[in-house]
Amino acid sequence: MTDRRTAILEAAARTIARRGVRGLRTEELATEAGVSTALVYYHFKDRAGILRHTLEFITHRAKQHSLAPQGTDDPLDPRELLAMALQLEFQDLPEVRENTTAWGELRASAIFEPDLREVLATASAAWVRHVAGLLTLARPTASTAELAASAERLTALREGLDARRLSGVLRPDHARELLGEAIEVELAHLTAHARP
Amino acid sequence: MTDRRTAILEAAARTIARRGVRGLRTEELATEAGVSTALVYYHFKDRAGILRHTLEFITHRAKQHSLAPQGTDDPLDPRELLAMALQLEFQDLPEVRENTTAWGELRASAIFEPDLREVLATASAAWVRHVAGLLTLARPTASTAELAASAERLTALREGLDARRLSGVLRPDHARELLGEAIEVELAHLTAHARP
DNA sequence: GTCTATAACGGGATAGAC
DNA sequence: GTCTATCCCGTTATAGAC
Repeated sequence: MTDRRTAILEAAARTIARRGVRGLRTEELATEAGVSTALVYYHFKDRAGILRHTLEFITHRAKQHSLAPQGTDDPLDPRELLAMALQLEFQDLPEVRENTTAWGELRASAIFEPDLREVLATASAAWVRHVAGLLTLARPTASTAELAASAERLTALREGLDARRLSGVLRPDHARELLGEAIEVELAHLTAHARP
Repeated sequence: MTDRRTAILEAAARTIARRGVRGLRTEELATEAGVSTALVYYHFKDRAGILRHTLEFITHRAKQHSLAPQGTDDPLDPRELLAMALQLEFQDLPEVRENTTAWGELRASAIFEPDLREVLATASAAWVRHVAGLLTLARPTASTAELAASAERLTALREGLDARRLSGVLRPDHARELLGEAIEVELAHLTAHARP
């Protein structure tokens, strides 16, 4: 909220979450941010620049949310930490929901816009490591490779469930339930494959 | 190839797979199909109509591929049937790859275009039932609810992996490997939860 | 059913002042 | 850094002939 540049990025995340990347209009974005379209181009050069910086912005914001989730005074056990990290989007915080929707949109856009791929790959790798770390707390005896594979499956599953939920294929509570079960299934798998 | 209408739909699937929904231009589509833009609008009314009918078209085409996969003379065991159904996109058939990419694009579009949701939901439900049927062959003693949940998780995971692979986050062979392991993990889970 | 030609418009991007 | 005003191009969609 301090500088205009940040206000534009916040507005971009909101607008992409509301209209999608295809529905993003520079003018609507500018109005939403309370600035002129010219200023948007001054800060971000062109449409591709807007998308790239917005992806960086929501990545940064998501990191803060997952490191300091709201409403957690008591220490949690590893399984709860994992569930919270993966089911973050079911919190009521608007920014969190925006992040989920915008992330899905920008990831889908990256298929046809190579500019976004690098940022996306870096952010994804960091996220998967984060989840692998939480899994390690829950299953310290599992092999590193199995922990990494479980983290990648849970991440991809979460994204797939988000996409299905947002497109109306899956009901929100059902998506959440399926993800919760998947965590249990993966934890059971890691127990069965503990390192000797 | 027989009628022009079908040629347009085939061209639409190809073009969406190549350029995405956002990159779909009526004129490029018409050229690809070897017809005029006016004819496209004559058959499908408007842009939304093109998208909706293309979604129906690839759904229909995918059904045929999964019911009669190529290169399968010998009977397969249930586990192999499952792997083939879920990893269909790793076949070399161009139409199959087109279907996967276009499906992801159209599902993502459905988040902001309610017109697509009904077709999408129907197709998804049929697909999940198909996978649940294959799982039943492999684990006849598992409960119906657990079989359905596994089918939904594997479907969402496959779509999530596809999205990550297509956006360059995951290498193709790695995506395939993760899906193969997931099948094993779910089968083990269903064994552990067999109906008494 | 299918074409050619074109209307109509949305929206990305910039010039230039302050 | 920020605005107002505007250009101009690409794209959707249609009119009308065959």
